[in-house]
Amino acid sequence: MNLPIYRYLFNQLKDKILRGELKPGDMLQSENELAQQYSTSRLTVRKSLSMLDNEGFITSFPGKGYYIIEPDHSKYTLLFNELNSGSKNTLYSKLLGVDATDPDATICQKLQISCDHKVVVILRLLYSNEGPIAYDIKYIPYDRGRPIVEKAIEYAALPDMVAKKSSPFAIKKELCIYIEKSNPEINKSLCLHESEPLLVVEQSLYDYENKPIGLGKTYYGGEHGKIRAYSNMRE
Amino acid sequence: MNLPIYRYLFNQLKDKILRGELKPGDMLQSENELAQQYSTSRLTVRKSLSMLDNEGFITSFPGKGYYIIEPDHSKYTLLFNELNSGSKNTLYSKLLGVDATDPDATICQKLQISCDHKVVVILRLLYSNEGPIAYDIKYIPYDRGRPIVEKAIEYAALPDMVAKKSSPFAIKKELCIYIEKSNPEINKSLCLHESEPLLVVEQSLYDYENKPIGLGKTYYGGEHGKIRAYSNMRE
DNA sequence: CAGTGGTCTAGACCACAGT
DNA sequence: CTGTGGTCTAGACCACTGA
Repeated sequence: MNLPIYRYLFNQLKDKILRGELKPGDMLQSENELAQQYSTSRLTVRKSLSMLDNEGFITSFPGKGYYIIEPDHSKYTLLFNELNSGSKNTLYSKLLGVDATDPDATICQKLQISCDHKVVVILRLLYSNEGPIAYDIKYIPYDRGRPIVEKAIEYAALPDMVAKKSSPFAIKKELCIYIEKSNPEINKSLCLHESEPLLVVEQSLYDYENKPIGLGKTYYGGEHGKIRAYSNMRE
Repeated sequence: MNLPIYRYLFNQLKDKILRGELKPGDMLQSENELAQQYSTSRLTVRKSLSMLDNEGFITSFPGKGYYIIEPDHSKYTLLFNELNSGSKNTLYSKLLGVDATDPDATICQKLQISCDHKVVVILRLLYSNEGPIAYDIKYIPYDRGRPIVEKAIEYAALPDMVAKKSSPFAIKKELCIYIEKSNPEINKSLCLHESEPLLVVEQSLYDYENKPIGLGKTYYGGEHGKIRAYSNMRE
């Protein structure tokens, strides 16, 4: 075993928590006790404990000690990329059109711009080998001097389109998932009956000052609209 | 300022990354350089860098150095709790019924049990001051000796119903969000037209051995079915 | 008061990259 | 070879909690 001591201690404690030997609310041994028990230094023990802290198992209170946390069961991780839907099938993207247009009121409001501000609209159809999967619309405020039509717009996800200025880390993102009851034009593009409801994933991007810099809507029809999320403290 | 050194250095570096002064792929100064530059010890510098690592800004390679990461724009955090939908309104829960029944084939498959295995079914209606919001069904395999009908089943979320054995940390959770085209019985409960499509959030729970221990379906109608997720590296 | 966690120092040895 | 990050020790002082 070349397992470092801090790693070993971390595993030991995590195991006790996952097996239920240590329950939410319980207090751990003190740093000094653990250091003695595992014949190591206090700093090594602290490393293990800080890892457990980072992974959401414990908290510490100065002067008191370390305590097992009550886990938050409402938190999930959601992976979304309009061009890479769940990876069940390779997705292809077909550019239907790019336009600089006057946006309607809804879009203006969501992008927090006035109605005479031009907006670049990008329409794409996403499909797999078996046929169309989704219909995708992007709205990006048009700013003079900042060319929007980047290289390979056909194959870029929204964050990569707008993350040019400043840092790609500074972007704030939001998703909203909801139903839109049939949209004749989109349903036709997706080869669906007109009455078919669509699952919409609406993606909003904000820059460092919380100014909207992009809005994307991806419409999934039929059996393709399955959004998945997961949560697992064991890995 | 009582800001600890490691905190100060962390802020400095994070700022440089968020402002775009340090871009993905760039290499940071070495630990020793930073320690000299900020007149501190190598360990203090390491603390700052490990925090940046934990938050997904940098990685390190032994013998090489620290590098700014290419951020993953597909990762979101989704908060879901059937009893606490977005917190726009206080939710109330009304128990419609609890039954131990023979499950149908779909449920058997999802719970990985044989069709003669009894399943506890819990039906609830979730509503706000303004009316019904969602229809909620839980399926929990019935095991002799493990009483399912816990205290306050009316007001418990699925993870809290099944997280009795072992540890609440050991549970693995999955969500699947999709459309179900009208379900007359449910639509009636929610005071909707029969043709109205429903947004379904299906929650699957697994125990330590990845055995299914609970299945929940929450049906949202009309404007209530808006699932939100977010991602923000700035906080 | 003694014990706890929070911060920090000044060393040490190792495996690893690149020259 | 030198410099890098990875691990670890043996101290230190502080602010905090509870008896």
